Amino acid sequence: MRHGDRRSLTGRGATAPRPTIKDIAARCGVHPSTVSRALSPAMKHLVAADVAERIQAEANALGYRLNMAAKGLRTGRSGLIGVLAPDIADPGFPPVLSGLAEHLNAEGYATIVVDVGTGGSQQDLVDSLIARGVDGLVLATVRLHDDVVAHSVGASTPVVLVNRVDAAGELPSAASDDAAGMRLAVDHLVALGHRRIGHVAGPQEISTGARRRAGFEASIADSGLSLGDAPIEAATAYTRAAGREAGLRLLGRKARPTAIVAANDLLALGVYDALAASGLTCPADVSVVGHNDMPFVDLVSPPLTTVRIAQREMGATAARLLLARIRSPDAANEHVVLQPELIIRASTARPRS
Amino acid sequence: MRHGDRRSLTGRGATAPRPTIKDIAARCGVHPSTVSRALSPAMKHLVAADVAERIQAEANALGYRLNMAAKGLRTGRSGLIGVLAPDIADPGFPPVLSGLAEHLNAEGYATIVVDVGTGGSQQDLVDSLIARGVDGLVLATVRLHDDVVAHSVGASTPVVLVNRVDAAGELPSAASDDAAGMRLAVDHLVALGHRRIGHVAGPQEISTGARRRAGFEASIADSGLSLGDAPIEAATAYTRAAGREAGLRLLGRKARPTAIVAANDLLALGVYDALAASGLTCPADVSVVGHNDMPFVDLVSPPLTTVRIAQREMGATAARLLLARIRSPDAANEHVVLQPELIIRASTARPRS
DNA sequence: CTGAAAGCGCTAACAC
DNA sequence: GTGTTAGCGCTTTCAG
Repeated sequence: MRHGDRRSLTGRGATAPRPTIKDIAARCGVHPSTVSRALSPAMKHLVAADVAERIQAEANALGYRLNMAAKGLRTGRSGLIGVLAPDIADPGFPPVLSGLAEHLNAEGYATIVVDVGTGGSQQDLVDSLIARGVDGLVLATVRLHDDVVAHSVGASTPVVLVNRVDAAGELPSAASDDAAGMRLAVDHLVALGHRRIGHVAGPQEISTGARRRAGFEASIADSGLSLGDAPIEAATAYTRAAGREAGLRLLGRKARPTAIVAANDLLALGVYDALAASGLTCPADVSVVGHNDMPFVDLVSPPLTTVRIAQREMGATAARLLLARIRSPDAANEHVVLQPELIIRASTARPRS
Repeated sequence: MRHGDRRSLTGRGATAPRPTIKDIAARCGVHPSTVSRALSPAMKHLVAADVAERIQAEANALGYRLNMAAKGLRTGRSGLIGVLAPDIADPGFPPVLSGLAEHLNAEGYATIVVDVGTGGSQQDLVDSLIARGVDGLVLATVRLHDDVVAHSVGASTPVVLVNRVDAAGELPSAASDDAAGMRLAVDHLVALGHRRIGHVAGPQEISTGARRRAGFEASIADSGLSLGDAPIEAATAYTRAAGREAGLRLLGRKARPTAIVAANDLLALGVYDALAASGLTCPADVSVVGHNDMPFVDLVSPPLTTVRIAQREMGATAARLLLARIRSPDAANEHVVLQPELIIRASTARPRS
C-alpha cells in the first residue's frame, strides 16, 4: 500500500470533515453496517468479496480512518494503555518504556505516558487515565506502601508494576532481582580484598531502595564481614545531588570505607562528586559500584563498574503481564524477577594495602 | 479533596460497571443533562447551587469519572496530542518531551508519544494517531524533504515541528539556532588558536545535520580560514558508532585537524572513541566540541565542551505553537528559533604549538 | 450475505 | 433552572 493512493490528511481541503462509514456506505450503495464489517478484519469474511473490495477501494480513495473514540465507546475497549512514569528525563526509564511500548504497539495498543513530576497526585493521574478509558495501567512510580496500590487491587482496570513492587506483593510486577544485584556487587568487592564497604542506599520508601539495602546487608553478612564495618547512608532521592550528600556523610565516618556500593548509577555519580569534593580519587582511594548501567556510565571518568539490569526486558515483561491481565483479569499474581549482571569497569580496584 | 472520600477504583466490587451520568441522575432524581451541566465547570453556573452540590456529592460517592471518549465523540475534540519521537531512548529527547508535556498537561491535554523506531512508516503512525482523534500533532522526526510534511500542510489536524524544520518552512516549528551554535563553537576554537578545524556532520537529510554543517562552513569562512583546512565528514546517523566512523575518517586525513566540532553530543562521544582507537588524547592532541549538552556529558572524560540548546524551552514553545494553531488554524506560520549557549569544559584547549 | 435498529456516554440546542 | 430530544461514529444483535 503506497502512500500516494490515499489522501490521508490533505486533498479533502482544509475544512472538510473526516469521512465516516456512512459516507462510504452512501457511495457504495450499501448499508453502513456492511461497511463496518468489510473494514473489520475479523468480520470481513461475512461480506461478499467483490463488495468488500469496492468498499475498501472507496475507503482508500476517501482517506477514511476508523474513529477509535466511537469504536471504543461502542466496544468498551480503547486500545490505550496508561503509563505512570517517575520522571521521563531520568535516563534510566526510557529503555523500560521502549520495551514496553514496542510490545504493546505490536498488539495494537498505544501508550499514553504521564510524568508524575508534572501533574497532581498519583491517584488523580490514574483517575484521569481511567477517564480516558485506558484498558490497562502500568505504574513505574509506586512506593512500597502506596495508596494507589490499595485502590488498584481488585479494580476493574488491570494494573501492573514495573521496576518497583509493593510491600504486600498485591499487584503483578516485573522487576530486577535487587538482592542478587547487590550480592554481585559485594562479592566483587570482597574478592578484590575490600573489608570496609559502605552503601549509599536509595529512598527507603521505594522498593528498590529498601531491597537493595537489605540485599547489601545480607551479602555483607554472608561474606563473613561485620555489619559494623559496613556503614550505610540513605539518600533522600535518586539524584546525583542526593548521592553526593550521602557520599559525603559516608566519607566523613571515622573508619572511611575503601569501597562504596550505590543503590543506583545516579547516586554513584553523586559519590564521584563527593570523592572529588573530598580530594579523594576513584578507584585509588575508594572503589565505587553503581546499579542499572544507564547509558554513558561507560564514558564517565573512571568508567563505572555497575550492576546491569534488564531494562528493555523489564518493560517487555510488564507488557506481557498486563496483556495477560486484560485477557483474564482474575489470573494469579505473577511477580517476574529478572536476573542482573555485573559489568566490571574501572571504578573498582584492589584496596590500598 | 482527600482521596479517602471517593472510591475511584475499588469499593464498587471488581466487576461493577463504571457509573455514568445516568446513574447519578437517577439517584439524584434529576435529568442526565443536569448532571452533565453540574459536573462541567463551564456550565455549572446554569444549575441551582444546592442541586449542583448534591450531584457533586453523589458523583464523588460513586467514584464517577467522566468518559472522555464519549465526550470527545460528542464534541469532536479528544484532548489528546500525538507526538512522534525519533527514539525515546535517545537521551536528547526526554527534556524536550518533558517541556512539551508539562505545558500541554497544564491546558488539560494528554500526550500520546509514539516511537518511530518501533512502528511502521511515519505516515502510518500519523494516521493511527489521527484515528485516535488527536487534536494536534507534534513531529520531532521529519526530514528536510518529507512526505509527512506535504500531507500535513493544510490538513485538518494542526501539526507543529520540534527540534527540526522542513526545507520549505511550511509548518510551524520550534528549533535551536543551529548557525549561531556552530558560530559559538568555531569562534571558541579559533580564539584558542586552532586553524585546522574538522566537522563531523550529522545526517544531511535532517535539518539539524544540514544547517549545522552550513553554519560550520559559514563560520569558518567568516573567521578568515580556508575551507580547505576545514574537512567535513558526514555521519550516517546520530549515534556514537556513526560518530566513531566519521571521526576515524577525519583523523585519517593527511593534514589532521587539531580540533573537531561534532553536530551533536552522541557524535562527539563517538569522536572520543575514534581518538582512543587512534591512540590520540583529547584535548592534548585534538580538541572536541559537541552540540546539545545532553545529560552527563559533564561527567565523561574529558568533560565535553558543547553547545547547549534550550531543550525544555523548545518543547514548551512547540506546545504553545500547537495550542495557538488549534485555536486559530489559519494563523501565519511561526518559526521560533531559540538561542544556544556555549558551555566550555575540558575537551577544548590550545593546540600544540 | 446484507439491512434495520438500537445504543455505548455524553453534550448542546431547544423548549418550558 | 431544568427537562426533552437528538445524535456524534461505530458495532452488534436480530431479521430476512
